[in-house]
Amino acid sequence: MKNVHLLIVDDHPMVLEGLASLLANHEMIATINTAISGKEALSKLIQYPINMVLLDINLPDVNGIDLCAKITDIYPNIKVVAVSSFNNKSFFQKIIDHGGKGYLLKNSTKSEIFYAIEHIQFGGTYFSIDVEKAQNQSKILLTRREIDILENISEGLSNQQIAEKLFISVLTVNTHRKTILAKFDVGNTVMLLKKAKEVGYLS
Amino acid sequence: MKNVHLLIVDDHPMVLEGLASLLANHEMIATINTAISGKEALSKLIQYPINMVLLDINLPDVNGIDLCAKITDIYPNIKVVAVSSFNNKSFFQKIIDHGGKGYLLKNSTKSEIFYAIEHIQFGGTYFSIDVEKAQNQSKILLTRREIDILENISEGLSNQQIAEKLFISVLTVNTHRKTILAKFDVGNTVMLLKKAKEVGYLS
DNA sequence: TAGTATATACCCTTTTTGAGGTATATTTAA
DNA sequence: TTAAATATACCTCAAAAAGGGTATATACTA
Repeated sequence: MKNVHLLIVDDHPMVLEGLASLLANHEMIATINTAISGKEALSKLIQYPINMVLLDINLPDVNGIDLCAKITDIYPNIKVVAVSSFNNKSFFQKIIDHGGKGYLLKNSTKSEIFYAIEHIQFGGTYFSIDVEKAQNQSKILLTRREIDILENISEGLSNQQIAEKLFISVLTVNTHRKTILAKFDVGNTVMLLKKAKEVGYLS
Repeated sequence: MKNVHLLIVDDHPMVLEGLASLLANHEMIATINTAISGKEALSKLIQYPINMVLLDINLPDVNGIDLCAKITDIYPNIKVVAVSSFNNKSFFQKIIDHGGKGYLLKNSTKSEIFYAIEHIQFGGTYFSIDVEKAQNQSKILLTRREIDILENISEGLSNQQIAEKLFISVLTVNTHRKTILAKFDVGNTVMLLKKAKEVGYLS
């Protein structure tokens, strides 16, 4: 039965229109709407009776995690499925924490997407994880605080600035930084960020 | 007339199948083949009489620029159109230098893609550039050598390593580095790389 | 509750970056 | 063929990052 009223949110028209075209003939999908920004997505949700959202969490205008939380908060019956190019470990967990019903990588196949939509529509969840990368991830385990520090480093903040932001000593930030470098087995910040992205800690 | 025999190369099935679905009904497209790697692309070119290639230049297995050069070298009649998520200034020039007939960004619209394919099939070229970003680019002009240094910094090399690689003094590398930081108006390497990516000097 | 993991903070030292200059061949372009 | 731009190299100094420890309170967990 055609009972999925879908909203696809992605800032790349190529992906957006591609996905729409791909899903248009699916037997469970009744209507498809699209949005290229968080703002437009929220406006479409008001206009149309949508019950499932495919949400690219790397939008330019808003944070995808926050948008997911906002949608599931306002519309508890809408099933939000996160879509991302990145196999980001923290995203993955955060999406679950914020009410997301699924997580699809952009290298998911057509059949995987179909399966996810069907499964989620019937009340289930679907999280695609690149197994190989997941294994890589498990090799390097960072603590919560280390992830904090890493994310702030990747924002371009200095140890001093991170210390002020987190209300801790610069020495502590430096200790974490050194631990992180050691865990990733690298010798400078640029290499650290490269590896952290490869392994899924950053996008 | 249906005379375009298309090969779409992209490592994301979501984009690949989406694009294929999007282009399937185009009046000029006779056949569509797909490949998810450089290797598969070359093999498809042998098997099928392809005359146009939509090539994602950020493939995992091979360098997109090199693949473009290789294809136009072996099959001079095949029109290669580069597709990229990044508005990268140097990519842009390199694609032209290596025989590419066009450059589409992943945030191109359906109609832009259609126009590009039609125009290129009739012997023209099509290069989509985000105008706003192009303006940003023109604000920050780096010299050839500065781009060298910037790319090496982004690879994670220290000034010392760059100096050895380029057979120049560390002091010279440092001078360039400082000039680049000044041009981008930033105070550390992480911020430099972030801005350089925004503006299109790096991907 | 005992043991482990984590977050905190400090020590010392070296290396690397960043900020302020100057100077001079060598290219490039007018 | 000059003037301007570029690539080269140096100086000094400050700040930040990296490499090597140690130490302790707090939180988690077995």
